[in-house]
Amino acid sequence: MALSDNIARFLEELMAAMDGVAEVQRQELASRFSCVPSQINYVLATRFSPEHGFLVESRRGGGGYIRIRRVPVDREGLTMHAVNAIGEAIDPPAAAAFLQNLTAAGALSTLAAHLIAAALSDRALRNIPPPYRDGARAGILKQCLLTML
Amino acid sequence: MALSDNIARFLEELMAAMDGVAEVQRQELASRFSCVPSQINYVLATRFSPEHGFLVESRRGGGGYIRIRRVPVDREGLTMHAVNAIGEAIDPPAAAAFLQNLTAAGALSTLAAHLIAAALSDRALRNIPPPYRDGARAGILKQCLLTML
DNA sequence: TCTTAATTGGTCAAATTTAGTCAAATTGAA
DNA sequence: TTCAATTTGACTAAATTTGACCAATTAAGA
Repeated sequence: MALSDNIARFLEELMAAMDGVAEVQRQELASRFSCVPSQINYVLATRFSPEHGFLVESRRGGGGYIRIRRVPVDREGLTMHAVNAIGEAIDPPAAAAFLQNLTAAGALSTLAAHLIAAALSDRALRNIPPPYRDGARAGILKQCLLTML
Repeated sequence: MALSDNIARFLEELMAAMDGVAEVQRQELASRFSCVPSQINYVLATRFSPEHGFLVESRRGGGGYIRIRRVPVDREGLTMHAVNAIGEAIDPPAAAAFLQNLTAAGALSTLAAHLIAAALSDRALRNIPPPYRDGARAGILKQCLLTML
């Protein structure tokens, strides 16, 4: 297991123990793991980014710190917002965009996204006349998203 | 017996001993068998492919690894059987039966089953004229099942 | 109050460590 | 002999680790 993984795990455990927020000093943490300080930044950038659902704040100077909090994702809000934004019909690229955005925001698992994408594909809808497909896509997409709540 | 066979056997034994998952480092394994690293990739490609019932994950960089998992049942066979049994159209009760059977057999997670059920519902397909719905259901169901492989 | 030193954290790019790909060369069985 | 499977190695890609240099904040003196 790589050093970065150990640091990440340490931070996650600290966060779990500290009720969702971990506060550390970069230098001290680097010392604990016998690495250069910038290693800490690397870990933060690759494993505690906003995409991963974390918020990082920091301060320099005496008494400086790095604070990491797990940001609760409002899956329900994001999903409802998406459902409302989908009209009565939607074309494949737009549908793909919705799925990607929700996935990136952590409101949808990649498995679910893939599955829904499959259900929306032209290949899946080949039995219905093309004029109806975008309408079908909208209905299926909304129903699937609502089901994930 | 060819080198590739020895490597494959080694990995299978490791997997058996390690409760279904073998984790190795490519370079180290290559050294152990005195071969070039890419030989390992060859073995993975020819004997541990998904078709053979294995799942391979890997990571590069410091602390990198190759992890091989034996995937449980032949989801593939069960799923293909189901896909072939679905005709050009399927009504809601029959679709539900397929999903339930596949789920019971362990070929489908309950999450996936729920999601697919949502995509097949009359509510999801409300934008399509009723005469086309059973056809759409068949197409969507097949495509979704194939995606899960 | 200013000025300067000390204390922290941030950035970025190079070096290092792994793994992946692909096609040429080799081998071995039909 | 011939063809498919195997073996190799050169080149590529990705993740991590390290270090030099930069920026912000606070602490201490003048």
